[in-house]
Amino acid sequence: MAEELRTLVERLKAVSHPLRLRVLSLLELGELCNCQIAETLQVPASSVSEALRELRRAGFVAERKDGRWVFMSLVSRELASPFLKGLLEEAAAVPELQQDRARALAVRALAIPVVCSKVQRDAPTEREAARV
Amino acid sequence: MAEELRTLVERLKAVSHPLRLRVLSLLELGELCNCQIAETLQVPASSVSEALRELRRAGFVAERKDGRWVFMSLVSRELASPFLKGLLEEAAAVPELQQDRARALAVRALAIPVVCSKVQRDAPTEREAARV
DNA sequence: AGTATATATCGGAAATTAGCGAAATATCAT
DNA sequence: ATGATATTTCGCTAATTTCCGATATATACT
Repeated sequence: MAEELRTLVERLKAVSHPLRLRVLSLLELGELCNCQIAETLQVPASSVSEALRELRRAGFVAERKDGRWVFMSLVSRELASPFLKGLLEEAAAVPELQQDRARALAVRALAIPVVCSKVQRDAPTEREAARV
Repeated sequence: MAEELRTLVERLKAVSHPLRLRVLSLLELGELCNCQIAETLQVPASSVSEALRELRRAGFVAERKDGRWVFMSLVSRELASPFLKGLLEEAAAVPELQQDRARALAVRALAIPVVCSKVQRDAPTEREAARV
């Protein structure tokens, strides 16, 4: 049970990154699939996928596959950890993350296929116009 | 009061580092000077100084100068932050950090000049022999 | 089978960070 | 002032991380 220093550092590094922190914060709303997150945050799907991989590696999120979609959610055991609980509490007060969450709610209100077919999956559509 | 995403990420990055996390953990015992930390952790004084600089930049620690010594301590306001509180709670259970703290208590029991004159201040004395 | 779509992985250039000895700075002691 | 000592900054290489388009893989639909 006793956690290693290295493990704790890896967990910290996993969340010390703007995109990964934004994704983590979104998942507090409940499970989301890659494309919902990509659409919400207006970033390439491959970047979201990489962010999720790191968060999974650190043990924060788990995946549930359903057909071609992969839904990610926070691991409840982690949610009980003092560190993550404190971090999310602090994150809840960050304006940018609040805006992300508001967008996510709007995105989640749509049917997934509708959302996902809109996602810029690599073509440099309008990344520049990514106003929050 | 509202914290920026970037600020939160910088705070996280500051502690996502083995040495910096060890130093932060030590400071929970109370204020310590650079050489006490260097002696406790058996690392070069310049590395400790850099670690402290980052922790200070992130707002976690403050300095109190007293003659040629600079005593560092945790900022009490930060200690109240949910994130740092959670992190320290988790850190308290990490064996390596527990050992560090035990060493720090022993080091602190000695007079500072005695401790500091022993510190390898750059000469590669016996860094290899750094058994915990 | 073939097409479409969702996600993951790869490649690789650019940026950032780590680590530590050497040198600089600051303060005390004589 | 000279020397000793505590701390910081500098220089610089190596290692790591970031980012995203391209490519690969997986599943669904027809």
